[in-house]
Amino acid sequence: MSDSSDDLPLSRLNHQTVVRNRAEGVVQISDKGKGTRKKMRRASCHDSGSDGEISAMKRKKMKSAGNLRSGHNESAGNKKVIKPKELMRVQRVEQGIAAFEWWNSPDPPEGKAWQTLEHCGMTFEPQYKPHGVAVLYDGVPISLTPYQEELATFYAAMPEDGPQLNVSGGQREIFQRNFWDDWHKVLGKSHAIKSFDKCDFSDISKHLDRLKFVKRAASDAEKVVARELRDDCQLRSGYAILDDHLEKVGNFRMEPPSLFRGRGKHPKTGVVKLRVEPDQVSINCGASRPPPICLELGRSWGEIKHDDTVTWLSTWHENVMQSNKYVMLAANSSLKGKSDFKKFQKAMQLKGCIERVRHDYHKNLKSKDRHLKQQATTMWLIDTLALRVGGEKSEEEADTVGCCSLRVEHFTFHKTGKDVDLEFLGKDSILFKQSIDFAGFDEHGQQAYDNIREMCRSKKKNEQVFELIEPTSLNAHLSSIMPGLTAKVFRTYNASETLQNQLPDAEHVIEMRSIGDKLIAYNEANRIVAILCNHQRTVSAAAATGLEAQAEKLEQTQEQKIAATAAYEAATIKKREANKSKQAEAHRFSKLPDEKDVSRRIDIWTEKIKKLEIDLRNKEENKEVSLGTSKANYLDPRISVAWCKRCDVPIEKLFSRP
DNA sequence: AAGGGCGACTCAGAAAATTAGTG
DNA sequence: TCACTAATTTTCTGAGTCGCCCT
Repeated sequence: MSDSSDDLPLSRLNHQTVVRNRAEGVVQISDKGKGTRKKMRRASCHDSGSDGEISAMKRKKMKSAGNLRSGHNESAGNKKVIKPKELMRVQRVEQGIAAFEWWNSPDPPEGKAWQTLEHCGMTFEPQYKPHGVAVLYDGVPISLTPYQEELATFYAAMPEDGPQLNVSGGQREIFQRNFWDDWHKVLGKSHAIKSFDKCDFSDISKHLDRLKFVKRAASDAEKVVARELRDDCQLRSGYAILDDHLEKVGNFRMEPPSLFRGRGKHPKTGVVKLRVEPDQVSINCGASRPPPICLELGRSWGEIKHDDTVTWLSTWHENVMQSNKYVMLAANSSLKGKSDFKKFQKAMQLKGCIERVRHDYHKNLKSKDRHLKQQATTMWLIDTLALRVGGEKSEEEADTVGCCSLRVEHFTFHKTGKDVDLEFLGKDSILFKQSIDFAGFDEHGQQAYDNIREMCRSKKKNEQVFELIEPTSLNAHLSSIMPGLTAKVFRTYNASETLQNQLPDAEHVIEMRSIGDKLIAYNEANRIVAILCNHQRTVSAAAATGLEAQAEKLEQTQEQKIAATAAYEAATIKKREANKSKQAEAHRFSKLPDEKDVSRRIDIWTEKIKKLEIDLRNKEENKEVSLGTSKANYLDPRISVAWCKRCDVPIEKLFSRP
């Protein structure tokens, strides 16, 4: 922290505070950053929900920005100076934003989301510029109008080995048919191109690959320019002023036109998602503030509204799913932070009455009333397996299910034993596949099993198991037990509760030597939660080969250790021999491999191997599990922060950035 | 007056971008 | 130290949930 910049008082203040906190490992306050920040220190071992702990929950996100870089400033090479300065602009603003303590600021009046709101609307991509590369039809190049070419280019950009085209099960055909339907309309009836099968887009694909290559090969100077342009855009349009403080906007760039990439077997995948113009966008801003200026030359916004009961800044209608899309504040904004906090408060409230809730559905598992019995059984599944509630879906969407929409075909009962296979596609068409030992969960599992078995009997494969239960009625019932309780709260509650239970005790963790070992312990708990929530990721080809490479490296290291061990033995022998003749010719053996040296090297190998083994095991276990989702959405940060404090782990090791 | 539909919000994994690690 | 790669973080936008309004 030796640089002495004098032009940025705000960013410097934060910078120092943050760096200092890092250095001390514990949250401490530097004299300069004082003010009300002291509350942050209070977040502590018990999990009560005081304001001080929200601050901790927020603070974990204030990682040291602007690390490094200061060194460059001192050497006076003119090009080198510009880069760090320019890069800092966005960071400077965001540190300023981070200094705002939203957890100490008053809430807006009941029913209102804000009192004043001012922002810059959205930004738009430039209109399509034709490249002139032809599509081959039956081997013959066909010239296209710019719009026809634009659509062809969308298709050419779809990777052959990507999830849209390289999937068995008919997705590829749906994608191509939907694209062709739309493209064909644009080409017109009398167009030379009459069938999709004879089209060859590969010249355009190659052209796109070339562009990508050029982009990747850009010089440092070119990259700096690109970065500056992006920063300019971010600074011009990426922030809003909500109730008189600055907030980061999440997605202020209009989605570019493309082909709809529905997940799984989506009936609309491949449909053209149209370009959206400024006049199709509605703006929501405070009436007392100037509305945003549309920066597109000669264009204007479709509508300007002043609705202070909602949080969106801009909205537009999307043509493929006929849904509304919104521009909202970023995930780390005060608005989202407060809402996140409420979510975890609700989960903690559920913790307080979970006995009562469980007793309610346990009792009803045996009810004579069919509706009550089904309701209780769905509740058992939601609470035990962390299933989503599963609302009804239209024909225009992929066929995925949740608890209420489970069908007979998703269960497989075996003649022997109590295990049941449950297999279905859930949200995002992610496979849920588990063999479930109902009785193994709790004393009511057996009853749940009997119920499901009975509810499946005399039904067709494609019929719903819980045909009487709908999310609305289930939620209404839950709300009658605890105000505001809905099915999704159980996922939050069970995830956070699981984390709490899985995190090893502080006494145990504190003995671990390295932070790395402690982090592994945390990730272990995180993984169990991710598995509970069925958060998956597909193993990319690159990840798979990376894993192989690492296994190989481990093997190599082991061999090296063996070699080192041999050398050690050799050295010992030599030394012994040397000692014998030492008196006579001591000086000649001065360069003999030192026994201690070799022994130290063996220790290093051993360490290395141990680290590699842990690394590899960790990666192998994590390759199909996505830890990020649960960490970002389900784990109460107060639990993580408290654990970090008890175990002497710096919180920024767990949470990144702003 | 209830239930269906839709508006608004959270949650989700893939892909792109950035940063860290390594030889 | 530099260039390449691997790991991590951010961005992107599709897919859910849920409350409320309207018929």
